[in-house]
Amino acid sequence: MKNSSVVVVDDHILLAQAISSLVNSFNQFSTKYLCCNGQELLDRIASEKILPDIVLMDVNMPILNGIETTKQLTKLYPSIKVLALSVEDEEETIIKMLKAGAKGYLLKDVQKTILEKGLQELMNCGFYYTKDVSTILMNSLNGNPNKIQLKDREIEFLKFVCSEMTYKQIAEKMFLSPKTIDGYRDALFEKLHTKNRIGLVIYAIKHKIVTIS
Amino acid sequence: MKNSSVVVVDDHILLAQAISSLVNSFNQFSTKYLCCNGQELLDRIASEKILPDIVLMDVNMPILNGIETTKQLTKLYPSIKVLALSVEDEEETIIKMLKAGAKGYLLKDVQKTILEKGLQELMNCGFYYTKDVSTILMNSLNGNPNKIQLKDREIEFLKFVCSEMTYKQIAEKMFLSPKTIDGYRDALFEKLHTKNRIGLVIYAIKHKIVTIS
DNA sequence: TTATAACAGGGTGTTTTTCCCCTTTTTTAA
DNA sequence: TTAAAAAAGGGGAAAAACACCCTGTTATAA
Repeated sequence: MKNSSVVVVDDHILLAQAISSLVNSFNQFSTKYLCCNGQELLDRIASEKILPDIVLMDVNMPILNGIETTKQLTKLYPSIKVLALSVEDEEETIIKMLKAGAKGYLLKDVQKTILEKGLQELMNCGFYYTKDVSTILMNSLNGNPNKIQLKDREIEFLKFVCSEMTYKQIAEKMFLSPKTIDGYRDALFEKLHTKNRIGLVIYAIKHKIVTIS
Repeated sequence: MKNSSVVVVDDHILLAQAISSLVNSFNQFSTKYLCCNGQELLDRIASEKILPDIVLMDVNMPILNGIETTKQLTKLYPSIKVLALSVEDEEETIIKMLKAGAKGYLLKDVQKTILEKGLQELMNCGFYYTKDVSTILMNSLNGNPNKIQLKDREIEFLKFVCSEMTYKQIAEKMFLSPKTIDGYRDALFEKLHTKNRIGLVIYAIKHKIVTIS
């Protein structure tokens, strides 16, 4: 039985080491090395001659997050199988991650046997989805077929909305008339089913369009 | 050399198992069992006859969080040494945790050797603080001696501020005149160095007075 | 080529928020 | 017990936010 190599990427070193220890306890797998963020991973992979079989990737990371990293990684090295590992169970994040090329998505509150199974399936079938994640994806497909789609300019506007600027100041920043800003706001009120700025702020934070602190 | 027993408490099972695996790899320590939240820990400890030496406690947990759990645990079983383990580096959280009776506070982005050292020191000296955490505590003592202190009623108000209610509606909910609400708001504007409702919302979220999603 | 959708902006009026200065009542501490 | 704070409330005005309805330009896709 051959040993498959795993690379763990997580900004919290202790967790990366802990997960690595767990992976090493599975007899088919062993950790090659650890990385603290996406950039470090890309650099490291570029400098090594032998590619790992699997990358166990955290989603929320500074510098270069899991989604961006996965996008670049799967484009450059399609043979590497990325298994996302996150505490986030929001469908949007999961979808983004899978779209980026991840071959599976594991929530951090599964049993270690699931992780082992996931790694094995990844080597055998090339992908692995838990029932959990599949359910979330199903709900997202059936539940809300007309998903809210924000335009680039609206997202940019939404970021300013979450600051202490008045709409007039936002208009200046965006090189638009205050009246146009009025329009953006009203359009978002409708799309996001709210009726005041607070609602926009809450939405933006909930959907990670802006990040607090 | 005797073996010290450790209990790991973390709502993310996989992480609990991973950390447990790490702890077991240290030759002086071994994991007794794992718990998914504070309540489970208290129940389990009450039902077992032999107490663990150390509890490795996550801070953010559902059902019963690390702070509350530690409070109860140290009151009931002063001999158990609690080592907090968290991603949060906010001084307020750290202080709360130490006040609750934790004997140490480790950030999840330390090296595993630090965890091992922490566990050892905990057994030898009864406490362990990293330079990291000490620095944060020092800064909090020197840096801001006049810490912002919100009153209960202000906190209650702040929660409503983070909703889509108008101040008039908030006044009704709080059984106060809109004019009094005016006063609450203005007081907070001064305390929190802001000049509009958005600023209050941002503050409330940043300081976990309200939780989004 | 012609809808039609996205984008930018205007007018007008109402409501809400913000600001400042003031009074009364209740609590707290010296 | 008395002075001082804190809590509750008020008036009025200016600024900001919200609502509704409307006019042009670009694209661009049927």
